[in-house]
Order: sequence, then C-alpha cells, then structure tokens
Amino acid sequence: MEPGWGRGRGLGRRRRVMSFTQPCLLFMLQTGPAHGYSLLNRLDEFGFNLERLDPSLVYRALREMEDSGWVASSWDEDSQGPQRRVYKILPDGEGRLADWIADLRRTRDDIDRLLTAYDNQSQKSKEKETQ
Amino acid sequence: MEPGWGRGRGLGRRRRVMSFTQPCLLFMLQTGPAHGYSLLNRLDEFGFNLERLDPSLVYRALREMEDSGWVASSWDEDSQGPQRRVYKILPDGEGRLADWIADLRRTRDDIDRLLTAYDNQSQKSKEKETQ
DNA sequence: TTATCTATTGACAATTTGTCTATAGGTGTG
DNA sequence: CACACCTATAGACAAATTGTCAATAGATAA
Repeated sequence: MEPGWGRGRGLGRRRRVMSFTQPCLLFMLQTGPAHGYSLLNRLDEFGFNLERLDPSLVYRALREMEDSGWVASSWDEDSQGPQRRVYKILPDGEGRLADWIADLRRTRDDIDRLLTAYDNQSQKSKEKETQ
Repeated sequence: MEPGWGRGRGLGRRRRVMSFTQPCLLFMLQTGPAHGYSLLNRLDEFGFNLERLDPSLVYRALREMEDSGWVASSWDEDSQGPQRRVYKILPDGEGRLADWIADLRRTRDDIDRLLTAYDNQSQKSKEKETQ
C-alpha cells in the first residue's frame, strides 16, 4: 500500500515511517485518551531519549494528526495547573495505525535482511582469516 | 553512539538511518567494487522497488559518500558504452557501515517493541470481544 | 533515424526535522 | 514576595533530507 524505501518517480512519494513518533503516539492513544505531556513522557518505552526529545516535536505531531483527522482533542476541564489538551484516537486513526504497523513490519523485515546479509558476510571473512 | 528516534535539543541531531540507501550501497561495496548502475539494479534485494526508485538518488548517495570519504571512485577505462564510475569502499566506509549496522539493529529492536506491543494489544481486544 | 538501454549529473521544489523562544499556571522554598 | 522549577503547549524559522524532472551521452537493435 505505502511505498517502501524506494522513493521518487511518480507513485509512492512519502517515506515509509514518518519518524516513528506518530505511530507510537497513535498506539498509546489506542489504549486510551491522554494529554500531550503524558504521552511525551511515555515515549521512552519506544526507545526515545526523553532528555534529547524536544517537546515541541511531540505537540506538533499531535496537531498534525489532528489536522489529518486521526485524533481529536479537547481542553481538559478539571485539571490543576496550566490548561492541557486531551487527545483521543478516531476511527481513521485506528486505520492509519494499522497501515503504519503493516509498513513497520515490512521495514523491520527489510532491515533484518540487511543485518542477516551483513552478519553472513562478516562470518565468511572471519572464516577466511583463520584458514 | 548515534542518536535514536529521540531528536532535537542539542546533542543528537541526525536521524538514525539516513534513508537506508547508503547502508545498502556500502554493504554491497564491501563485497567488491561496482559501478553505480549495477548497484542501483541490485537494490531490489533490500526491498527497493526498482521501478519507483529514481536513479539520481542512488548516484547522489554515492557522491555524498565519496565526499564523506567512505568510498572512492574512478572512471572505468575498459567499458563499452557510456563512461561509468567504479566505486570501491574505503576503510572509513567499513567503519561507517559497522556503525550503521549497529544503529539499524537498535532501530529494528525499537520497531519490534512497538509491533509486539501492538500485537499484544490486538490480542487483548479480541479476547475481550469473545467474552 | 528512432527507440531503447546503459550511465551519470544537476537544479530546484517539497517535505520533514531540529532548534530556540515565548507563554502561562501552579508549587515549594527561603 | 521573589525565585526557581515543573507542568503544558505553541510558533517561527533554519537546516537537512527527499522527491521530481530534465539534461547529457555513448552503444545497439529494429
């Protein structure tokens, strides 16, 4: 459905994995509504380094997903402190997530193929050495 | 060594996998010198769709890697048809490839973590349905 | 001579990321 | 109260990466 690493020329234009952030956010939202800040702080579960991750990137990703109709947000009424937006996933978002997951599976398999080839190659050179 | 998906804020700036093209090219060059066109046509082994892949992207990647000192090129003397550049990997390129492979391993593991979580979640919803 | 395949390059637009700054309410401390 | 610090979100703009298209050119086959 979505293109692979093969880009360019007419058809498939966008990269397979739009930075991994949006799929992770969508996945977290599939388990229940949450506001940006808490999502941000749970991204380390997916390999993000929270000290290096600029929060604005997460908020931007959420806004973009809202523009795309994958999530909806509203201001949380009963919250102490500064106002916060609560996001929830929409049906289109669940569909998008399913597509992304399928893409990620292919991506993982592609990476695996290279890793395996590399390991085989290294193995071969090593065997040659000890001949 | 290289940053993860976590971007922004000072330290790790570049994305982990620069589009997958360069690692694949470097890997192929590790098995022996080759010219751009033949490398291009072997990229389908790594999941690229050759019909959609714009050749200019491959040549650009090769030129960038040459600028970085990872590969070296020379014009092939004894070749029929249009002149062609033969690339070979340099020691720095082998080092860079090893780093990329390590990054890709982490990337694959990160993706795997999300896929596993997604599958578990789907499994749970299914079980709930049939209750 | 026209098309097609091999082979490479360059320019420029579009998209995605990265960085930095601004805003603002709440809490705890000296 | 002044100050630091944490929660929470947003906006502007620069930098990097990708995508698209067009140009060039030799060889070969119809």
